[in-house]
Amino acid sequence: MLTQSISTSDMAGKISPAALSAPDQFHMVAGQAGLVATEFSYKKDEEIYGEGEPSDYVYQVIRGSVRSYKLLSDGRRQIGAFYLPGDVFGLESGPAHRLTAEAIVDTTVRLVKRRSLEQAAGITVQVAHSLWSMTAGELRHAENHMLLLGRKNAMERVASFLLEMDRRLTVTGMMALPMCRRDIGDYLGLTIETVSRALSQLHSEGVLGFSGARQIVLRNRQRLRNMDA
Amino acid sequence: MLTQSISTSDMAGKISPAALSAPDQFHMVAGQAGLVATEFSYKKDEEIYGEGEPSDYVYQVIRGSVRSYKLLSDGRRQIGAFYLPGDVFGLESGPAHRLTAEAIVDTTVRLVKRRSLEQAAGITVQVAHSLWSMTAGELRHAENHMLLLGRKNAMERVASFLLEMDRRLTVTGMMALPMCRRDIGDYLGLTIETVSRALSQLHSEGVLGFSGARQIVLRNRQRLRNMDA
DNA sequence: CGACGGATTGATCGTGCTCAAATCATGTGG
DNA sequence: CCACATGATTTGAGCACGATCAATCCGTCG
Repeated sequence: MLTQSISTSDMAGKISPAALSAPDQFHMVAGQAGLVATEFSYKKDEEIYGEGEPSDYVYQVIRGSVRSYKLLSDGRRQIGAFYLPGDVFGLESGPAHRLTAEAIVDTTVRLVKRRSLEQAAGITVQVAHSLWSMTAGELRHAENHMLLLGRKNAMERVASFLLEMDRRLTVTGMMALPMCRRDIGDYLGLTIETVSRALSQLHSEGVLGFSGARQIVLRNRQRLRNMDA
Repeated sequence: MLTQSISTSDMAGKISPAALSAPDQFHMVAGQAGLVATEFSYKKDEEIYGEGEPSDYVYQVIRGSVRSYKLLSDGRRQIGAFYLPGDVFGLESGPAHRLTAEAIVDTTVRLVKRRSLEQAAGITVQVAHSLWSMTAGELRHAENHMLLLGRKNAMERVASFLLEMDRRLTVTGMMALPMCRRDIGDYLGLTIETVSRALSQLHSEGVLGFSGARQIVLRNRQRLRNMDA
């Protein structure tokens, strides 16, 4: 891995529009500390890092999307999070990654050495607090997702998913999902068939519209919120 | 709340045996910074803090046990974690608690003001790193639990639970569970009946022994590990 | 000893999974 | 531009696992 196109840029380099909408945590930590970031690109389905591998880098999605997951020995997969443009991922407090990360589509990331971030954290209080905040943000997401996986039914899970993606990636009133039905199922603890049936039902009820399986327009967000328990 | 017996002690005070077995994170952060800790006691089922309330304190279990959970509007509950003697809980990076915490049995905790910890973090790098590590530890647990909730079947979940509790609270070869079947079910995303049936089956297979419903001896840990996918 | 809440066990039900087939979308080469 | 191939998605039919509803049993504490 890490064999694709390589370019180096400082943190003054432009970032994608989507990244600007969220608080730019990467700039906050790396830019502030005057660190140099490198860009890498990964092909669709390429592994960025594997579970158990040393966590030497911290990443930010520039273009594309990333899935982060754990596997059981027989291949059952649980996706813990999707990372979209602007999102930071791969930040660990310990020495190794605890999930595997893969590009969902052709993806470009910015990355900095983790050690240099921690070094900066030893100097600047704000950087230390940023590292903590980012991990706390992931924990918050995981806590909400445990509630979804443990206690919501199929339709509630799909409604939650649609609202989450709507919030994170709707631009022109349209949601362009980067991930396939299997990824959605493995994120929601469902099968692809159950995800598909739920989406079909929402379509037939007029709650959403399709332009191809992965281009979705939400036509009734309030209905979805009501469905989301 | 916070109306029970109150006593003040500095961090040199003795801590419970169970706390000593784990790295004593509370001492690491608070003791190091020379902070004063207070003790409080809660009765069985009493709330320690509620979801959404200001996160002004950080807690450590001294005696007893705590459950931390989220609710859906119709009352469905997902327990995110159990905290046992020695465990730290209630640490937030943001201003509010994101889950509710309740005493499972009569419980005594040690607590320090969160602000004083953050103040210490601004002075000592090690304290800042400890706060981050503790949050990262909770995230690790949540990631493993998402895999359990999303992809494991009932028997695998119960086997995972027993191994976790065995690791965390078996002392004399015996596990004294503080929580009822409903708590276990709400932790594992199952009903009490399903939990009970799984335990009964393990009992009939000789994998475990009972001395009352909550006193369990594991007789074949390897079998449990094999069942845990 | 009695009462109560907690736990177990049984019977039936239903949601979501599995297996299977059809349809659709996307990309490739002629 | 069209025909085709391929993978992704949808739809259908039947099934199984865990939920639900109900009754009994048990342990604990007055």
